[in-house]
Amino acid sequence: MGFGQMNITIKPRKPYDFDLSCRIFSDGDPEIRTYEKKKFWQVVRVSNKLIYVGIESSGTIEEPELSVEIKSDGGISSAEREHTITLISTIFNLDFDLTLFYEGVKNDETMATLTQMLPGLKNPTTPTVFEALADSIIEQQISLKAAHHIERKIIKTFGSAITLGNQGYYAFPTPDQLNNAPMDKVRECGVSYRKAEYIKGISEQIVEGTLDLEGFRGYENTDQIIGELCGIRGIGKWTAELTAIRGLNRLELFPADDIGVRRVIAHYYCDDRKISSDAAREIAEKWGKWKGLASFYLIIAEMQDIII
DNA sequence: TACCAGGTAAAAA
DNA sequence: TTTTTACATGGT
Repeated sequence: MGFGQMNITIKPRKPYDFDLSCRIFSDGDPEIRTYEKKKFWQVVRVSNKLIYVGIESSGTIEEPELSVEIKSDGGISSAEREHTITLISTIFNLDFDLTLFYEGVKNDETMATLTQMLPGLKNPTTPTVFEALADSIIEQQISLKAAHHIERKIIKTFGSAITLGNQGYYAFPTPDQLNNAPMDKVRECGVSYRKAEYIKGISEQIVEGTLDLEGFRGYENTDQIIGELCGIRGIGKWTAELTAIRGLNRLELFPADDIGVRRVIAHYYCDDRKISSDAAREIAEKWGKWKGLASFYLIIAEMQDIII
């Protein structure tokens, strides 16, 4: 088996702006995930193999097309190629029909304006529910910058790497890798003892087969997912909601307890005056079943310094 | 230097 | 039952 490389074209559902949607990845670590010079790079795990993917737009918002380069240290089978395309579609939410969202929030003038200023913006999701859950636990309470620092250490300490051209690229650790990780090594990455217990406990349950996070994909009832997640030690309402939004694309959820979401709502709806969770919920009512995606639009709008 | 930052479980009252 | 506390790191 030699070095494998091939190029693929993917047609996302329109409208879609790949570069705008990558904005959220723009401060990444090149050894993990990066978006630089209009090209996105990340390792994906396909069965037990690591594949490094480079993606750039080769279309327009109304006729979106992605040019994908995939590389591996062995040959790449057609099944692996198809699996990679599926993962890319998941990560970038390529099949999602944004017009449903635009239609659903058109009665809110502020949100309608934002959707017109950010056409083609789609929210990303994690390739696995486990990754969304582990990240959300790490992000409890501390600042995002502090959390991202810790997440990078966890990935580089326990995740597998693929080596291409003298450079290593890391995949997010599997439940098995974190289950086997010594507690003191996890602690050295900067997570609290408590959080390390949560993450290792969840990893152990997945390895033993008593917890099936991927199985949540088949649940029609999102409240049931939240309920079951909250039954796990270390997962409260905030973590369950963030996990379901980021890992399962449950865009109707509204994380009103999230201080970042409250901040951006205050920015665009309340003249920057701090608001309570209940006040945030009241404003979010206008977004119908798209509260989570609307919140994402506010976050990106603020990152882009968009003023309404 | 404190204090806050995209919380949660466990202890104390 | 309700309130208080410990926890980890990075930025200001």
